[in-house]
Amino acid sequence: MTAETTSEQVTKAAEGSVATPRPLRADAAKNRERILEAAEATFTAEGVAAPIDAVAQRAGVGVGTVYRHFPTKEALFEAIVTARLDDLCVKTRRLAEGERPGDALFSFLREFGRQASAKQDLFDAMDAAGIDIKSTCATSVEELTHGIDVLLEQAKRAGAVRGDVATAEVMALIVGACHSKQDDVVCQRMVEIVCDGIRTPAAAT
Amino acid sequence: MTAETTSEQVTKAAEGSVATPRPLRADAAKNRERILEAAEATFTAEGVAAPIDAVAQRAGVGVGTVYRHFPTKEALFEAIVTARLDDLCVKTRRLAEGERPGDALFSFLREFGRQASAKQDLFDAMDAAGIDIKSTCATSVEELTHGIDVLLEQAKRAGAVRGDVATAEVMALIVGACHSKQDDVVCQRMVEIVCDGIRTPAAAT
DNA sequence: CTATAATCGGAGTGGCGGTTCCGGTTCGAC
DNA sequence: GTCGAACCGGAACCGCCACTCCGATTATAG
Repeated sequence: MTAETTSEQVTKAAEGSVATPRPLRADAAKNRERILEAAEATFTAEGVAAPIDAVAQRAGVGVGTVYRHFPTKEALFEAIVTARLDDLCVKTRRLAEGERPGDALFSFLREFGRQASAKQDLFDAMDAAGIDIKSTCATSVEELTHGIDVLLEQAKRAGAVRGDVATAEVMALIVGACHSKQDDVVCQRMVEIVCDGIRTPAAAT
Repeated sequence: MTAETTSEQVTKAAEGSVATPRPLRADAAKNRERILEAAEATFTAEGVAAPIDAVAQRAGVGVGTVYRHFPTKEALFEAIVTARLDDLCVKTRRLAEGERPGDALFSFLREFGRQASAKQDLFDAMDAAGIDIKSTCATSVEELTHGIDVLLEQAKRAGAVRGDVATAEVMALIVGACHSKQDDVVCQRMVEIVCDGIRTPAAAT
């Protein structure tokens, strides 16, 4: 606590995080990255039940190293999930501006489906393990929700989507669609079905 | 295979299972039932990570008793899931005969959604825990798949559903829709979206 | 190149939960 | 009512895994 640092040796901090007391030694930074990747791979492949040792081994480091960077298993999850959510969030913003209002939402859903089908394991394994994403990465989830909200609003205004669907429904549907371990093909088709389901029917307001 | 039994002492067996060597003592049978209920309640409430002790306590018996009836935790899951799947399977058959071909599938999906939203926790907690339903309860899953298949075929022939959706897609979609812990209301609306998604559009082949 | 301090690695610790075991209890046949 | 067998309960056992600790290693300043 008290992010009180003898801030004098701070060369180029205050860049990525709120406070970066120390620049982190070169190899340490590399290991951190390595661990993150290994963790994502391991959890995706074996589920969150996978022991930390497995992650460490895959990363080619010792358990101690993992724990120095991420004090707890949950912290490791948070890091991974947050990164992924933020990534998606950026995508919503880009789509919100760069594409036709009626298409942006659908584009996003397809993209989401593509990613989720490959990595969903992590998400639901997490919440099945009692780790609640909503509270662990509250901020990121909120941002993403907001991003999708914007997209949905746009689409509704453009008349591409029915007015009676809610953001929560769309999210749950897409996440769910990609939840079951299916081919990517099946997954894509499910996304299309959802898209058709929320599309404005020929006759409507 | 080879349902070979010294079928002589079989009073009224060959009814529920393949073979019922012993009728099971009265209290034992009652306990078995009690355990089954407690397990379902416990797992639904706390997730599959819940310790067996919790189940035993809820059932008002000792752990030993639980293990005598179900030699392993997985066996307990199997018993519960199989029962539920078979139940749904029966429903498909009833609907396949009793209702208008175009409506049967939709009715089933709604019913499925209703049940799943209340009990889904168990299903996905299971497979997140590495217990694969498909292999654990292979027979039941297959039967249910077949049942839905029939319903889907009917609906297609009746012209109510597009020809390009597969059984696997429908199942995954519905299961997924109910997967996220949402209100029953949201869940029902998602089911409707899926229904709309697979429905034959105004203009089609 | 040397000194210093951060980092690394992995053996060790603690607790949790599935599974087993056995003395005491209860059911059911005679 | 009596006896034997099946059943019950829960203490004890065992392996697994998150997490800690410390001597060895290695990056960086001077």
